[in-house]
Amino acid sequence: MPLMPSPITTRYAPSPTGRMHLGNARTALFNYLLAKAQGGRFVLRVEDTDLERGSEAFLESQLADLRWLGLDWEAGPGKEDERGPYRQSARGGLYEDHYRRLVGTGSTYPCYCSATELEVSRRTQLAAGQPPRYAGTCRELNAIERARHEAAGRRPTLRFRVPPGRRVAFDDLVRGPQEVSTEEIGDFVVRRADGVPVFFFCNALDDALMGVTHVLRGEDHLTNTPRQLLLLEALGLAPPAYGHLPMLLGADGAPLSKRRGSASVGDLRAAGYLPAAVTNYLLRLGHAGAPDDWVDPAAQSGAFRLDRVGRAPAHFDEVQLQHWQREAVKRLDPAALEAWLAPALPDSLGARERGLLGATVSHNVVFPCDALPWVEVLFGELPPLPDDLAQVVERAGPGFFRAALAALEATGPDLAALAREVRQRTGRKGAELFMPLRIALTGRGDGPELGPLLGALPPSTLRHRLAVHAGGRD
RNA sequence: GCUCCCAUCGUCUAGAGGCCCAGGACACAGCCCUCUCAAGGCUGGUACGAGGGUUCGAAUCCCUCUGGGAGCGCCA
Repeated sequence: MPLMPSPITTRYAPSPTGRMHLGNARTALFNYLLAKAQGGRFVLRVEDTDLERGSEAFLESQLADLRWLGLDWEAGPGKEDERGPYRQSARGGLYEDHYRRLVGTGSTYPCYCSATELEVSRRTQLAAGQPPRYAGTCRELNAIERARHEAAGRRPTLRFRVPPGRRVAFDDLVRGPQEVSTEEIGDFVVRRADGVPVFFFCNALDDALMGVTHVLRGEDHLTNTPRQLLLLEALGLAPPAYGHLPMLLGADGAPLSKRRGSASVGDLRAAGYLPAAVTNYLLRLGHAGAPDDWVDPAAQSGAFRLDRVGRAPAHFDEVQLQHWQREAVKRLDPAALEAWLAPALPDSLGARERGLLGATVSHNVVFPCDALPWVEVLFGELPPLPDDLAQVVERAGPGFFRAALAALEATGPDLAALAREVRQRTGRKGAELFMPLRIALTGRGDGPELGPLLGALPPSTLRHRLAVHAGGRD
């Protein structure tokens, strides 16, 4: 009998210190898909211990981005369960308990070095060609020395005592076996002097406490991993499996930063990109498991293959994103299309008009604002024709438009019937027949198919626009 | 500075020694289809960063270089 696959738990752990950019979004997506692919859970944990830099507004915007992308969490903010709370700012008691355990096992020691002292030490090491690591000044302080520092009013940080002469090994989910010597790791701070826990500590501890089994995160965390493994080991907790995703670079090859507007999820949304377009694009950035064609969001977890995640950094390419955007727009149903278009349309536009507009331009727009010119074409006034188009109309001549008017009376706004009728009356066909009609009716030489346009234009407008060119002699 | 990671068309990538004078997708160009644009179909150009090895044979293995990235924080 096959074993029941053990349900996995993945997480995304945003820090509300800025807006979500595409790199974050991909990390969230991959974690989400990994969980879904195996019938597991995806949880969200807010890493908001850094009170100074974080803000509630950033948190809200990130949660909104996640929901917009369709990455809903089984547990997290707004969905608390027995593993919570899911905001680190509410987990102080848990952290205190575990600090006590660390102190109790002698895994840590108070460090009284000041920021300036540490900075000087770092510079000295750098100048000597050494990697800057904590020198161990406070590692073996005795009670008297500690008391002296305390008496001087120094508040200590808590440092983790990295065991010397060991190798820390782990199997990276995307990079394979990794191994480092503890000699390469300096004793690191686990609690700041003001009592605030640091990232290494809460991040690793919370993953263990929340039952997270798999963590996909940016490659920038790769060298953190041995520290976190050591920490969890000292705490007697089982670590998750870690996988490190290559970084996402901008088109210029520089890392994506929060200052790059184009890389922010919120900006993409504001520009009119659809979430399914973004996830289809992201699904292929540094991941070769997806097929070449569109993958519906519901099917994306099935297309995600952990063993097809690459190790080389990938570049953000807006042209490629736009390709998926076109694919996404094509697949919008009428109601979704209308909702998507709405923000770009004038408030005065009625519900009926919005429906007609959507049905007409759906294959000709990439962003909602692309529909705006067609509002005027369909329901407004036409500007004077540019010369080249005016010539086409003139060549057709007033007689053509008189025939078209008559045909319209006879057939109504049905393109096939109308075209047949006009052909009979004028002998014209093909572009000779359709282009003058298109230009007279829309004022442009390009655009959606004529059939839907005929149906969308009010009958009085149809007659009027043909009549404008029907005067005069042939 | 030190440590680690990465390296195939412009971009995303396939490729785990002969199946590759390198395949696909996007973009680009041309043609077809067509009332236009788009879509669709077909065709085309463009890549193994450089240099050394190993091998009968290397995009694939090894070394050096170059280029890029990450880490070395009382940031996350």
